[in-house]
Amino acid sequence: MIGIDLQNRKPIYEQIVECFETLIVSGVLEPDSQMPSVRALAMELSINPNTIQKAYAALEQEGYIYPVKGRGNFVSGNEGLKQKKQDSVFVSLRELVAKGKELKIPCNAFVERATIFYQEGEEQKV
Amino acid sequence: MIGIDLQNRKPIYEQIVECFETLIVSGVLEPDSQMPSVRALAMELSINPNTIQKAYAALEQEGYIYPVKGRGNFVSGNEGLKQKKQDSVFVSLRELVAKGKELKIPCNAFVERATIFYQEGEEQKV
DNA sequence: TAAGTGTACTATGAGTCTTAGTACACTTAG
DNA sequence: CTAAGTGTACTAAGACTCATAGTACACTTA
Repeated sequence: MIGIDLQNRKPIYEQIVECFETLIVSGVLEPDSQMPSVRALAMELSINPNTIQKAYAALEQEGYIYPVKGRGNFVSGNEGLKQKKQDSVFVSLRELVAKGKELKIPCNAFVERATIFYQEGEEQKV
Repeated sequence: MIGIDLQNRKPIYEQIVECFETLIVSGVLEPDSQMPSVRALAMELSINPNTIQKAYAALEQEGYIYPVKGRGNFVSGNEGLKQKKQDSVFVSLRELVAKGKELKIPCNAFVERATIFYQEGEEQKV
């Protein structure tokens, strides 16, 4: 369920955070369902428990999960987080469009590509 | 002409590289025009000459500039670089669209936002 | 000749990421 | 109650990157 890329420049703990953020916001992980334990996930991913702990601490700080002492971490149900996460995508889109504009990429090229990319994954279902 | 953000997580030398890449590919810096000297640019940006040198080495390695011993670095005219740089924008767009799709952002939301963002800078001209 | 240019090299400090190991309080199943 | 599993906190160390500092040398040009 969780995949990390050791080649990626992004720190491992950050990859884990973003991965869970998406899983939670998209509804794959339901509210109040239990997160993998720190030690178990560390074993599964073959990384240090401290790295998982760092990721979970960040997720808790941002409101994605909540801890229960002695029992574990659980998914927090918060509809506002979805909007927040979606907004961050649009912020990235704004920067990307500005960059493309500097490179003289025409507006319709963005529209066309975005549409194509969006439909890409669905062809495999056929 | 060159602005760097010390708060940014991206290394300074990398910011400089990307900045010049855009300036060169977009034609603001014309082929065979002289780049700022390593020492002069370091003074202007209040950073270490070694950092500029690192950026210039990367730009040379990627074919954006060429050095002339004792004279300086000059902009390299290469039309292929523009395509390469534009392609990198589309690669980023693909990743962003995939991320948005996971977050249940509808396809037309991307199209609408992209169009709006593209036109944003132009209103100031009125 | 002197000033300006690129280039190369070593050294160092700061910061981040990750791992390693330990410890303690809590909850739950037995 | 006990043992296992849970989160959490802490220190320590190694590896790596980034940026700075300082020096040196060959080249070109006014």
